[in-house]
Amino acid sequence: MQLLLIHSDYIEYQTKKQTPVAEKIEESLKSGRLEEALTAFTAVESVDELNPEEAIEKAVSEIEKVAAQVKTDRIMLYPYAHLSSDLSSPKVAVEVLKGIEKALSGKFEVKRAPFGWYKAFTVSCKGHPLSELSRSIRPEGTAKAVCKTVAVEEKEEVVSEALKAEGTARSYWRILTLDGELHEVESFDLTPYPKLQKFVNYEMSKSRAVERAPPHVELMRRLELADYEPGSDSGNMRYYPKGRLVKSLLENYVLDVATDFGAMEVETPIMYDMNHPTLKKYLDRFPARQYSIESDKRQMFLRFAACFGQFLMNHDMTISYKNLPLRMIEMTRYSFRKEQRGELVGLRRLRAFTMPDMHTLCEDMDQAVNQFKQQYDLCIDVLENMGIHVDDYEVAIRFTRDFYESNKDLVISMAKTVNKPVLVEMWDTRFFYFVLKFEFNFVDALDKASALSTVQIDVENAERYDISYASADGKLERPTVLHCSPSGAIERCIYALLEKAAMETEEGKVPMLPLWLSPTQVRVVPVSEKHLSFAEEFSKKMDCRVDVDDRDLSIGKKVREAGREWVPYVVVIGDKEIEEGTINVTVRSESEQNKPKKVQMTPEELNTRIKEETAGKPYRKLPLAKYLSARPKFF
RNA sequence: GCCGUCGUGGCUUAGCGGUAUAGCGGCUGAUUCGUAAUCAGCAGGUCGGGGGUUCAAGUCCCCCCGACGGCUCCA
Repeated sequence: MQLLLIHSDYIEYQTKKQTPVAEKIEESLKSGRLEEALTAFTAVESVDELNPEEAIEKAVSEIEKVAAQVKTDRIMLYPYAHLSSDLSSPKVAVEVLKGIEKALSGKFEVKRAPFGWYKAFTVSCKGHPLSELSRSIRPEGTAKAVCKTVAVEEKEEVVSEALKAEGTARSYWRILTLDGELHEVESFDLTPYPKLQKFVNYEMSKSRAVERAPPHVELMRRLELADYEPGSDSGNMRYYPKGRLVKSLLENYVLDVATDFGAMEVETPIMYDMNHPTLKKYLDRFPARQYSIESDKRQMFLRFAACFGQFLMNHDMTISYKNLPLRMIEMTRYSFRKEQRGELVGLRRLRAFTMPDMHTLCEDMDQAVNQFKQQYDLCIDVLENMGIHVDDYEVAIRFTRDFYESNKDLVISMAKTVNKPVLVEMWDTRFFYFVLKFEFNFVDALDKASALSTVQIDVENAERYDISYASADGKLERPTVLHCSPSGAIERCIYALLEKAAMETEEGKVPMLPLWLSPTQVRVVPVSEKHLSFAEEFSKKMDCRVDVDDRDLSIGKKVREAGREWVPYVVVIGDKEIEEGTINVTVRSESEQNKPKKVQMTPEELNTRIKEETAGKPYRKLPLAKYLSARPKFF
């Protein structure tokens, strides 16, 4: 059955002429009007004939749900054959319509327009998004009930077909355990895996009640990392020097890792022609909303990933099988997605974000699968080095049924690698461009989940972009393409680190960023002005981001503020240090709340310690004045 | 996009019909100090923007903007 539901100021109809299938009606029903009503345009279809009772029940339930949403208690049931090309017999249609009318009439004021008449009608639609909804109702069994919800947009918003298709994609959820078994989610005991449970709830039940703002929002401001920018569009943030530093370090780290992995860094435009034939098709296959802008007479869109630029580049390249697997990466600053307003929160979901986007061209599916495995391991490693451990996220693996049937071992090995059950989603048919993908989903302090790293096997775009390589026997072949974001969005990594720190604070731990990401690594606190020159001397020996708190404040206050800034090493310098030549270091990573851990060491020892802890990680200089007295406050 | 809550100096905030509180921060001065807030003084606000009601509006009403939460949606 097809339903088109219109929340209207009023609906009015007038019968004109009978068709051969017209039902016999009283004079009073030949016209009708209902104010403030939900009008349900209904087409009963041939599949409904199998089980009319069920069709009635489902339709009633859908109508009731929508009526509750738009808060109306009047319903106009309006037969509308043009909603379907596969109609039921008129007899069944009338039976179903009457059934719906009867079931609704207890709770609502219901009117039903007569079946089988040509009618003139006027409907005044309220125009809010929920005011125009369509529902497809399918009987259980033949094709599991899929209720399609497509808000009919009153404005010309660009919503890709893929985005719409997602509403109709039919999928099965399972838990995959280490023994390779797939379990029904409902009957699987998730209590030993609280985080997975939260993630599963988040994905499936969509119950996301939250009683407070996410803690990272306060932290990103207090640590002077990032802030909202009222002068821009929502979801476009400003980053203060410390935030820019942390982002640079993370970006450089991912680029370094990708380079070691064999990827070539490239840069591609941020805007593209919406009417470019290849891009246009791709837009319709990617579930995202775009910003569109005008340039001269051309309609452009802002990229939401680096796929476009890299694929267009690949298209023009001469590639031999000897060059495969061929990897390219771009740190997209920015990728733009015009997310809905209500979805934007702090650094978790943005409209402009930095995404490391790597693509790998592979000879065939075998090589792709092999690469996929390697990149899966790579992603785990990248997050681990950022301070996000396997315990901090849950794995989701999504694939088509066909792919799974022929690659069970791969999927099972992925669960084994992380040594815990994973959530699996399987599609009967391929709705998207990929046949396999995974994401690592970080579960935050409020039990919300968001995807970080992801890898996908793309079987569509080589063809679409006409990318080819010369095989050993000289023929042109289509590569299989992998999409990979080793860390996920950089801003989202910061969000995850801050949320993790907030959760640790709640557990009574002392929060901090990994040393290599800490803006200030060593803070020097001279006891009084006369120790300042020695503090300066000491700071010069430090081979890291060191600053000096030369403000005229008590020691207690300066130490407290260093703590509030999560400074990993705090060194107080006074007469004793000058005499003895050793320093007293407060080590944050070994401290407990209200119990600072203080260690006596030489400047050289501290230097060595920091070098070891940051080995292999990128380094950037302190982007702020060394003396705190010379530093502005950002808010 | 819809519904709800909120929006007072750089930050946090009191006031909820009679032209505005306090703390932090800033500035000035004193203090030269040993690990979670040294003392004193000064400056800084047409209470998110616009419109309306009233003799009188942060305070009541309407519209807009922004943030947060829910719905919806999603890497």
